[in-house]
Amino acid sequence: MANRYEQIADDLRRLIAAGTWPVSERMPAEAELAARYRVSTPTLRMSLDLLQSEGLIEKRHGIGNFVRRPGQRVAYASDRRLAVSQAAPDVGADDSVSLDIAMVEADARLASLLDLRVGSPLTEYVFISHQCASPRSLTRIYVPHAVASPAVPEAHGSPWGDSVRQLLSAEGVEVVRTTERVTARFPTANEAHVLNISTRTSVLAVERTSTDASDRVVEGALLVLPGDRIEVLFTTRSAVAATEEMETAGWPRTG
Amino acid sequence: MANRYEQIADDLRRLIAAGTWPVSERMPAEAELAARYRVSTPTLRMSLDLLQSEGLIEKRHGIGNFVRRPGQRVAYASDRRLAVSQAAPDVGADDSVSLDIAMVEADARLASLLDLRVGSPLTEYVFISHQCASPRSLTRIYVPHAVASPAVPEAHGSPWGDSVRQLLSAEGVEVVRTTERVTARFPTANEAHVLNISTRTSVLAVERTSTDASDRVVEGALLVLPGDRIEVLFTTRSAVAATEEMETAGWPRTG
DNA sequence: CAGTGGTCTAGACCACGAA
DNA sequence: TCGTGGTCTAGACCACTGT
Repeated sequence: MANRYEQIADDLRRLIAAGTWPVSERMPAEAELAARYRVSTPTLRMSLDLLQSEGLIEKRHGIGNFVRRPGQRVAYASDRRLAVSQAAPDVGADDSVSLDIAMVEADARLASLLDLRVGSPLTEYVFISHQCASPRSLTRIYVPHAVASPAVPEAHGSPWGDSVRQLLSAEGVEVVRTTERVTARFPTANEAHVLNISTRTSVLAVERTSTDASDRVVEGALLVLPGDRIEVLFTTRSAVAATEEMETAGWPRTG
Repeated sequence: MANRYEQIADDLRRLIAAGTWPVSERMPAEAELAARYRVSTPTLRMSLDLLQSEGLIEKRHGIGNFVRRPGQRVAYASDRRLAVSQAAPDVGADDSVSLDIAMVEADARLASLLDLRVGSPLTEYVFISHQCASPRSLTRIYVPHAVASPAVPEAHGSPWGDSVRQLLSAEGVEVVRTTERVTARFPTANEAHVLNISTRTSVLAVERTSTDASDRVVEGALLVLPGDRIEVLFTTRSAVAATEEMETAGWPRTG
């Protein structure tokens, strides 16, 4: 820990943890902090870069640097029963989910995800969940018109697009298998803008596809989940345990 | 794209993609690149920082900057059948897995993970997988002595510690449920050192616990997976489909 | 406008690794 | 020792935001 900028970052972390600057209020200007620590501005900015990439502060050009609300961690779970039980305690009055619907054509990436031709017509559902007016997750769901005609979900309380699956179910589309592919990366410029995070914070990128009995992809989803706000949960039961559970519980057939 | 350093990063990306500098050979010195682009060294270093965080280059203090081998992406899958089928095409002669075994006592974090008291004796298995002599994944597995006495796995071809589960199985410990908790974050200094990555690249952090029929945690695992080299796969079958598959396939009982 | 953060300069000196 | 990347300076000027 010989580096000056890491020492300063440590000190700032301590001050933030101690509540020196109220959440959502301006920290001292960079020039003032630099003077206080007797370093040049580029050095101080290296420290702030560290804090920003850790999600501790939020920088607003022309306004100032702000301590970010710690924000509870929310779970995304493939297993719907888990999602409910785990997410419930975290969902408060400040949480909300917005939904936009659009008609789009499959580009190369979506065509590959959904196993369709480029240009195939799709319905796009974009869910953005918020906590305390601050964006927390981005979920984009694509349903081929060949699978189900565009429709508007009645309620959309889940940030993960459960309501779209309910739509499918209502149209008689039965999901037999769901596959999730999870990677860690940085957000694109657009994703960072929508989620109001820096392009230097890690996000979980989840590609989800749901298929029916004939292995047709009936839903593809792209989720972008800031790593410091969201975790992904998976549970695998051994064959014996799973079978017993299902038999005793009368589990619904689709996730 | 007005920023000079982003323009330069773009140009360097293009040059790297074009194979201008052979993999694992030195790029021109930063001072030379700065002169070539007619910028100061801090500006050029901002460009290199971008490439580094994208995993495109590797910086070695006192030696130089190197283009990183693109590296095939490998899948970690909770479902063992998937892990085999997906990973097989990627596993070449240059892949290897090292294993170290140690006796440790549970710290606060491990005690919480394994649902034990702090100080409980554990066996620690550390798997590091390599591709072309370059580290690719870090898996730390902890087995309480109360569950199984320390033992050395015969083979350890899997980077995810399957051999430890085989050990457990051989001792009559039956895994009934496996839970995985996935987050995106930056590696700790130690993790970055072991994996030979920068502390500014995203990694997937997986916390895995396996429990037996009495809900006792028999294995806890901490996996650190560089986001640009590894992806995590999960598949969920609907109850009906899963039951049918198991009945017809005579699936083994433990993962 | 004034004040903020964002970018950039043209150096300096230090720390590391190899010869 | 030498060449490399790592850190740091003391400014300058630009871009953004609210008044």
